[in-house]
Amino acid sequence: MTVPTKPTSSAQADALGALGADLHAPVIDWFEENARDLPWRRAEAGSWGVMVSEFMLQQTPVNRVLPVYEQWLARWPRPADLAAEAPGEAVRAWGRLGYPRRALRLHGAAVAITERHGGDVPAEHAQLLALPGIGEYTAAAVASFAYGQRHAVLDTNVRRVFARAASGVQYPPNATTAAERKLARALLPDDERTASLWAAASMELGALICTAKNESCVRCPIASRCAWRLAGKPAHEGPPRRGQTYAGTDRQVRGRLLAVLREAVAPVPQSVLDRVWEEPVQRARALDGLVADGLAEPLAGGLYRLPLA
DNA sequence: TAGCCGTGGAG
DNA sequence: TCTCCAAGGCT
Repeated sequence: MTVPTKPTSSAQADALGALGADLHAPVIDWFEENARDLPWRRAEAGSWGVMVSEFMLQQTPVNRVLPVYEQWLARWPRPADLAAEAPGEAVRAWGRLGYPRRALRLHGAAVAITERHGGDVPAEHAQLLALPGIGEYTAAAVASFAYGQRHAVLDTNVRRVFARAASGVQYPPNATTAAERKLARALLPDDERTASLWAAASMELGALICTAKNESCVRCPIASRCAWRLAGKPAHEGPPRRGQTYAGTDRQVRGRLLAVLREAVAPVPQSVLDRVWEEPVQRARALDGLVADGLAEPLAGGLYRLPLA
């Protein structure tokens, strides 16, 4: 007598399991034929290379990450190498990738790895999650891509693929829902090897084929099973997905201020920073924000620089 | 949890 | 020109 291993007897869960089984092979086969040759996918990248790439790829396109990634790994081939530097050097090397707090967090993660993990990127999901700048997605991605573990890796690409293929809608919800996590787990292959391939493959499918706009169903390996396509590709319903305005925001001002600090070799006088933005209240708020975030360091005499510690 | 946090390319 | 979007995390 075999005892059921599934915690639920839900027919829906069984149906999803069956759907997953139908999708795995075509998506993984497609991936092995069409995957981009990205440096962090090569064996030589190692777990540190994978982790660095994941930080840089948070909200930043692959093409822009590539050159910075190469320089970063050449300069800091191990976590301890980065940990030995001032955090401001990480911010400087980050260049114009955007969201420079990621650079600070990556530096902080390198310090923590050096202090708590003997200089090796931890393999356990919980330990990864405890590092600064690593959330649910990145922890799963590093554990899966660097260590071949079985995790539901839910990024914006995968969420879109699942929304379409399984749920039959054009776009996933704004924020990741419990239902999405459940779906991702239900679709996850049982064995580690296949699961980690599936994670990378489903993500690549979303990045290259099942894109947000101008999706290419004719090249999609699971078009014949896609619920959204079979339903006639109905347009997104509900509230418009909020767009981010940028011009005139504090973010723009912060960006300008930090650009000056990044390019300066010596501490910068307040008067120089003042030139980047006309409106004084917003300008001051932005600068204060950078200091509060640890991205800028105020010195005596109204001077500012990237953080030394 | 909704809002904040950069930047630049594509259509 | 303008809108949308790109391997999220944090509070």
